[in-house]
Amino acid sequence: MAYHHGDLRRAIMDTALEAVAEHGPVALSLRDVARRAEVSHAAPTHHFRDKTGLLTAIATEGWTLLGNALDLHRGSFAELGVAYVLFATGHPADFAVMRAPGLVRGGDADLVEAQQRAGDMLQEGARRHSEGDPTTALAGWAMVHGLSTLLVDGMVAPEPGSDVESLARSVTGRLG
Amino acid sequence: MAYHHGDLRRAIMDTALEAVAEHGPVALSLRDVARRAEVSHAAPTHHFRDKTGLLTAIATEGWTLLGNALDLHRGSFAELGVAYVLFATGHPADFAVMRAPGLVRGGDADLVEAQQRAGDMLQEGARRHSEGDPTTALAGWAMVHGLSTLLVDGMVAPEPGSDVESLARSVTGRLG
DNA sequence: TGTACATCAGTGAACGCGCGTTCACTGATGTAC
DNA sequence: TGTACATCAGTGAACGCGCGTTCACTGATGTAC
Repeated sequence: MAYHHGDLRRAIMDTALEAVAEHGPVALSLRDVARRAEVSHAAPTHHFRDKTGLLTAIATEGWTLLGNALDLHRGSFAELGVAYVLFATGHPADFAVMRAPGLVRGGDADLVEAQQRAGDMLQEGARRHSEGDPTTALAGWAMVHGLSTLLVDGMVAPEPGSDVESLARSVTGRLG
Repeated sequence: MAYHHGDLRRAIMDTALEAVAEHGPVALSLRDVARRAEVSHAAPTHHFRDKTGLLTAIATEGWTLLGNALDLHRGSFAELGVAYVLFATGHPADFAVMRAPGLVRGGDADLVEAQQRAGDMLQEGARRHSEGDPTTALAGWAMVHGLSTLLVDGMVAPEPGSDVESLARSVTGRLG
């Protein structure tokens, strides 16, 4: 085993995401991640300090990616909703860690900033769409969030021959 | 400690639900449940065989309760949705176990039956509301499910002075 | 009413395991001169 | 170009812990006669 891996930090985050996709964030084990990355079990500590540090880094990256995705679709709330659903289904493990309360260093500055950026975009889009009616905005958020979790949890799947994007588009089209 | 507890089975399920409410179903520990119930750590085995057995029993009870709640509101889809949201927020730990895949004896006959009953009611209500349009039915389900998870995860809360029921009612009213 | 006995419900010690974290270490790399 | 040295990145042994499960056991209950 080489002493200098190249980009172990990246490799550990990627294998952690694989593990999360399989067993969920609560069951994540540092030693398992190290095994998957083919590295000694103490190596991750060097990059993330501890388990919470690893999960915090993943959550921060997830919110940043979501922010980036939303940023490309600020024009219409329907498109914002589609982007939300596509992010969740495209990054189910990130999505799971982002929603895992208590596993993450809540006060972490980078995490808070990334969360805020994505949250602001969502709120702004919802407000513009609903012309200030908070119920309509909440209904829209609930719908895209609900569709995301149903898809991620495997309780709903697109028809064969169709895909997540067009499913999301037709569902958000059903909004008042 | 009395050798005959009275209704230890019930007590263990209740304390397990408390533990799930605090730390989620994946982190549930049999020994912790026994400690909370003030009983030796081997006692739960006697009633549930093993950890999976306990979670399966909880999930089965959850689906049964949801089925009962939906049964009272078969008339309108809006009311069905409200009942769904009220069940989720009223029984957040059950709701979490019911959505926890892999922690439960999937093939368990009682569990499958309870799931099917609740699922059929939901589908029937959605179909009647949407007059056969599957997209509208999915949009409705996604909305009530999404609102439920947002409330349960604490990402949304009713305005002070309002409550979950009227929030759910106004959101479901926003459906095409 | 009394007693023997089967069954039920819970105890507590023991097992082996995987975990997170700490620690002294060692090999690889890059920089100063 | 060569060499000394600081720093970086990963190793592997060790720790103490909580876990799920098993086991022989014991006390409580209910039933047959």
